[in-house]
Amino acid sequence: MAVEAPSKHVYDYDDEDDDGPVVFKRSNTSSSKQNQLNSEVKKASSQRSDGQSGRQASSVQAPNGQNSVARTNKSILPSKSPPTRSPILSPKSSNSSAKASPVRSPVVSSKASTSLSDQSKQALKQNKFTAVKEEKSLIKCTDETNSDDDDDDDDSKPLSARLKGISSQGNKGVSTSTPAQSQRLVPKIEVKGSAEDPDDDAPLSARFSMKSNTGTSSSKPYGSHEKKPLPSKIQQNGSIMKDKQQKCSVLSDKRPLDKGNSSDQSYAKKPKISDTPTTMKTKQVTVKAEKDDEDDHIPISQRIKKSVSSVSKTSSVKQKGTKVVSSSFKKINKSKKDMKKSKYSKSTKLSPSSGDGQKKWSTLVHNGVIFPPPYKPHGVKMLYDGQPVDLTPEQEEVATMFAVMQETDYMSKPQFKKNFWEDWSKLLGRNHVIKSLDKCDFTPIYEWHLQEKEKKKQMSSEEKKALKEEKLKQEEKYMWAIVDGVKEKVGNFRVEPPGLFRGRGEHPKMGKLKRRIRPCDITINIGKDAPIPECPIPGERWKDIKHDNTVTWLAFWNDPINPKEFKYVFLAASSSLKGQSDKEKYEKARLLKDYIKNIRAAYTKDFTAKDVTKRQIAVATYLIDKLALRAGNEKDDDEADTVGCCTLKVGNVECIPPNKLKFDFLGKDSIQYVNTVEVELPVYKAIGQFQTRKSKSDDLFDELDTSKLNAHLKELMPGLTAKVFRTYNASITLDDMLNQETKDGDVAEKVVIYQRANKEVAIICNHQRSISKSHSAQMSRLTEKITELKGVLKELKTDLDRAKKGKPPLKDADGKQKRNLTPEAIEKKMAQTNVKIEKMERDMQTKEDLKTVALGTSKINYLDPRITVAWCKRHEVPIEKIFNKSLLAKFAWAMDVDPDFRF
DNA sequence: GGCCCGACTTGGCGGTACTTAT
DNA sequence: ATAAGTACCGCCAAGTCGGGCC
Repeated sequence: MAVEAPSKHVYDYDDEDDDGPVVFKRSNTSSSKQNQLNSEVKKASSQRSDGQSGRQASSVQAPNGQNSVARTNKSILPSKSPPTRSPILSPKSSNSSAKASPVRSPVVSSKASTSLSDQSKQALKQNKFTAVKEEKSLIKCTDETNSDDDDDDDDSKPLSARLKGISSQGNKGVSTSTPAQSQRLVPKIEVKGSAEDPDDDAPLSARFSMKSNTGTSSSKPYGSHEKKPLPSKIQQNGSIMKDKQQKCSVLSDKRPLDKGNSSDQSYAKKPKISDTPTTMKTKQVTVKAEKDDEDDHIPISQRIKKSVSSVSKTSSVKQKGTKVVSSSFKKINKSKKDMKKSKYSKSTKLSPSSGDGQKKWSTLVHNGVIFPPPYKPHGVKMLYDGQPVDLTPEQEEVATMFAVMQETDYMSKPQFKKNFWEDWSKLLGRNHVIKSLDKCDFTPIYEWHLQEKEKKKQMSSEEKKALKEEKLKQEEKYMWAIVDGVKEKVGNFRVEPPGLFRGRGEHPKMGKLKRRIRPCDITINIGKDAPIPECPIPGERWKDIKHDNTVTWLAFWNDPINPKEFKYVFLAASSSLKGQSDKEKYEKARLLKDYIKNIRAAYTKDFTAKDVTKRQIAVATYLIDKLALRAGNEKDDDEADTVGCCTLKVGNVECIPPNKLKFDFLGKDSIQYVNTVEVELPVYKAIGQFQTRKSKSDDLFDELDTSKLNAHLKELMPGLTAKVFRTYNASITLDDMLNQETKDGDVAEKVVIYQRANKEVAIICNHQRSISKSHSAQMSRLTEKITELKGVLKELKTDLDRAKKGKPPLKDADGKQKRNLTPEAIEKKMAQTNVKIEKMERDMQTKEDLKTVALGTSKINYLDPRITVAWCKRHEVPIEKIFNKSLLAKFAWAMDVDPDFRF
């Protein structure tokens, strides 16, 4: 289709940011369109600026103090960066500048435009400030607003908010639990309808009450809050307890479930009642965003607490006119598609925008991929039955892959060894001396490996540097692509080297040989007019060359472990193509904010629907919304046995009277999810019903799968899918917590607030990490130090008492005479020591709290960076305290956000 | 409607570069 | 200067979701 809709926006890359020699300015094609998801969201121009001004020099120096964060101070950007300071860094200026449209901060402009090396520039490039303002038109949905406002606003609150006390009370029943953990979300929704609601068949719209907020933006917050007696809220929400310890320990015991084979269950999936879906569809349409325009723009959380938060400035946000929003979803492509499908009338609107069809780029130039070096045989002989064995280089290569893993726990996994043996023995051939893995002794090879490692470690820094440069030189040409005239970084241009497949969890294929990929395995995708990359391995050639501009990959090959899957080479996260889609993702999540209340009301009502499918959809949606569960696609038998919402087994959920549910299952990456939550009675009852007459290994939601679920969601909001809830709940929680909890204080304190919010989100999303090996050692070392300091304190106290009486201090442990200090000096010392102790204790607590929580994942994938950037601007926190270099690059598109931006 | 293919996002981990503490 | 500790980053596995086909 038309590539661009008339309204396109252009990114203005003007200037400087080039990363490189290449020049360029690009207008970005796909971006604009206005799409309106059904609501017409319009974005006016969005733009990103990519500027490069430095984000660097942060003007603020943080007082350090805080642990980790503080240290980041270093952030001073890469040295090379120009002295400019980014707007963000200097918040003050930024504020103003940001708003003003095209103004860019002076500093920035001053930047030298070009001389940085490409790389460095690239790195820096991000923030140029173009202030673009985007405006979004209000979402308008037609809605018939109902006045019933019954459902409290709580609905719109972030989960965290709903949980009641955010941080604190945890149930610490568990040894380690951190407060936050304890409070996992509890959903609260009031169930209004009785179970049998006659209304079932009525159009949703009619059924839900949409809150009418007509016009009352302000009132909402207040009122809503009030509606429920606090205590009740608490109860509802607060109940979740997550067994943290379990989590940790857990890893070990992975899934208890008996794995029933899904096969048996297949029968379970009965054809569903056809009418149901249909009906729903139609009905759904009506669920529209709750509109109250004005209010809607205000972040819910804000509305709620407006009065409360000190941050009040936010209130200004209200300015509807200024809404910052950004660009619309450019994703038009997708949306368009969606729209087509959807029966909404609205969809029609979209279509026009679809202008750019699927096209992702117009010109694409790159150099292909780089291959790992060929195998260099080391000649070290392994032993078989005690005797050295000769191996061909190919056999030795694979033997070495195995030998290297001697000390890992894969060695204790029979499946791993079995798979390895199957593949390796094939290489050895039938007549090889080596007949069994049991008699193999790989120690000599392992030792050789350790030596090599040691050698490498011992290299001087010059040598290391030289090596690094050499590598860089070789790779340089592969690192960049030129997309529509703009130089962009390529993500994974290195072809994966051969190795033994390491799956996560109990993967049936672990240990299999992942063979070497050669050029003839690789398909290249490149612009029609671009030169075809030269094949780096002499005498070989690419498998195929494509010129498909509807996709973003530069190359792909079939996964050697699972030939029906592919490995792609994409642009890096910092590329504008990725940035654009990232932004669209967050815009979609923000759109959900306008619909969430009705969606919640809808599923709440359906908890008691007569139709089983409908009830299952309702309950599943509830779990996805409240617990941030993943959709849960079906998996093959040759994959690890993990589940998501739709694939939960009966045995994964335990009903604990009167109304608690205990979840225990292995999710993505075989990470255990254990959580006990209090739910509304209808949910509790529904789950019980879904479990009856089934075995533990049967599907809990036997009528459901992700496509049905998503098809349903799509009717509630264009483009809505299960994963949008995760993004939405993560971001709204961050936005809410930041705005609620940020108090005056120094940068370090604010950073702590941020981390706390970040941690909350990580817990919601169940982002775990394994406890570091040195964790306990570190803790005991800290304890020891604290004890020592306390001893010092005690001694000082003695000295102080003596000093006050004019006596000299006692001798120290070594029997030496200490210096004679004045009481004031001693007191000062004591105070310092106390501060030190307190800090250490805090550090210890933080360390303990975070030992199983991974903060990075949510930052990278779930938290709208504009929330963070805007908060940093508002609170004068240098963005570098929160985002590292990669994130700054990845979120270049968010850097010019208005300080008043709220999710 | 189910299945499979295809494209793209999400996610934990391990190595390493960089900091901080001793 | 060295050890200890942390932050990053790359790797690549494992999800999600849409579309086309039958």
